[in-house]
Amino acid sequence: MSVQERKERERAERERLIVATARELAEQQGWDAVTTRRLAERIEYSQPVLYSHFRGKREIIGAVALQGAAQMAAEVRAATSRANSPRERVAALARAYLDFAARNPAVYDALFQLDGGLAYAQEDTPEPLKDAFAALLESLGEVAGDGVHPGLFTETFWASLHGLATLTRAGRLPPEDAAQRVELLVDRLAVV
Amino acid sequence: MSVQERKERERAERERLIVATARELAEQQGWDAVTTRRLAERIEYSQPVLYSHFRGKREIIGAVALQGAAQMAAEVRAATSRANSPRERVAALARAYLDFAARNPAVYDALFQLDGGLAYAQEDTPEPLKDAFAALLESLGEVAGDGVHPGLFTETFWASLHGLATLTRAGRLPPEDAAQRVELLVDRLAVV
DNA sequence: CTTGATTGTCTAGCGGTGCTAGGATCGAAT
DNA sequence: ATTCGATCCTAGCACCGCTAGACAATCAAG
Repeated sequence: MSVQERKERERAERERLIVATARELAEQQGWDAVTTRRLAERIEYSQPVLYSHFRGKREIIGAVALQGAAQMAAEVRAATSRANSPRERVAALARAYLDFAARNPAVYDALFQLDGGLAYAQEDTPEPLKDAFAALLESLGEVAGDGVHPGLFTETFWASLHGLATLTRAGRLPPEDAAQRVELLVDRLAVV
Repeated sequence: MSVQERKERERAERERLIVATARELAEQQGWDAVTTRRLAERIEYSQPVLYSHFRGKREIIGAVALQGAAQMAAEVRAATSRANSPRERVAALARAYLDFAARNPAVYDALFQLDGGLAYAQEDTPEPLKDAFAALLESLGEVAGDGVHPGLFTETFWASLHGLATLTRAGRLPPEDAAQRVELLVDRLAVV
């Protein structure tokens, strides 16, 4: 038994290595640079080993996305927990969200731009994704305003943040006034 | 002279054919299916001909994007011109924008998701892109509210629409409540 | 009308991609 | 010690974006 257990441990360890390496490589050189050959070389195994852990590149992206979702949820909760008013909580959430997107662009892409083969907004949505949305809902739900469904409000606010994050990073919006845009968004959308 | 003119006409015509075919193929089967080989086959020329018109695939995407920007600007202006109040104009703009994104997903991707090698928000930004932003600014500027820069407001509102468009289409948001989210956005962001 | 240069287009191929079939190797269990 | 199954790698497929160089059509000059 012990032998088998050790093998399973090693296998799980190798899987973590693959995901961590993919993430690292993507952050360093972009997802285009994450080829199965380069990834295999970095983990010092041959290509087919990747396919014994994941169905393909898409699933590797998905694994990075799930990891990222958990991290983002944690960072958002940490930021909002330090705030004392609903208004301040929403502002902290927005800053934390955009900060995460800016500091982890590849992970953010894996989550919301690329196809990681994950289901979103459904019953079979993976737990980390549901929980990340829940982290947003916790702070945004309380400023939805009368007669507005908290979930719908959270979706809308989130979409706005997502738009800012992606357009800014893609060079479609000048980055100088980023803070002002966030302030405007919080001021107008949140009912406090 | 006339011979040379005819050749130039034919060349321009072929270039239009390339862009139109790329757009069509992208809308039908997605940008991944737009390979230089398939594109060449559809226009009934060999691959290298594409490279006598464009530096590479990226520039073809850029050409589709410019065409799309012009079309989007026109559709937005048509929609807003039919509205009679600032509030109604903003709502019409939002609907037209999201409608365009939903009906031309590949073109929308070329504009805002993919790398078409275009400069955004700069002096050397191509005219159609500047004009598309101007089309938004025309209607959004009048509801920015006191003390808020119209350009900054337009950027923020646009980013929110962009977030809704991309997240909805990527399956990150359930499509049923799309209209309610737009309404919420218009109600809260626009000062009327 | 023939020649020669120029222009236009094509065939073929380079190095890369994601992915997989099939053989070699290694370790556990008899 | 020998089998046998799991594990891993080599080699290769079809495809990608892109380009060099051969070839054919066209035109200007003699």
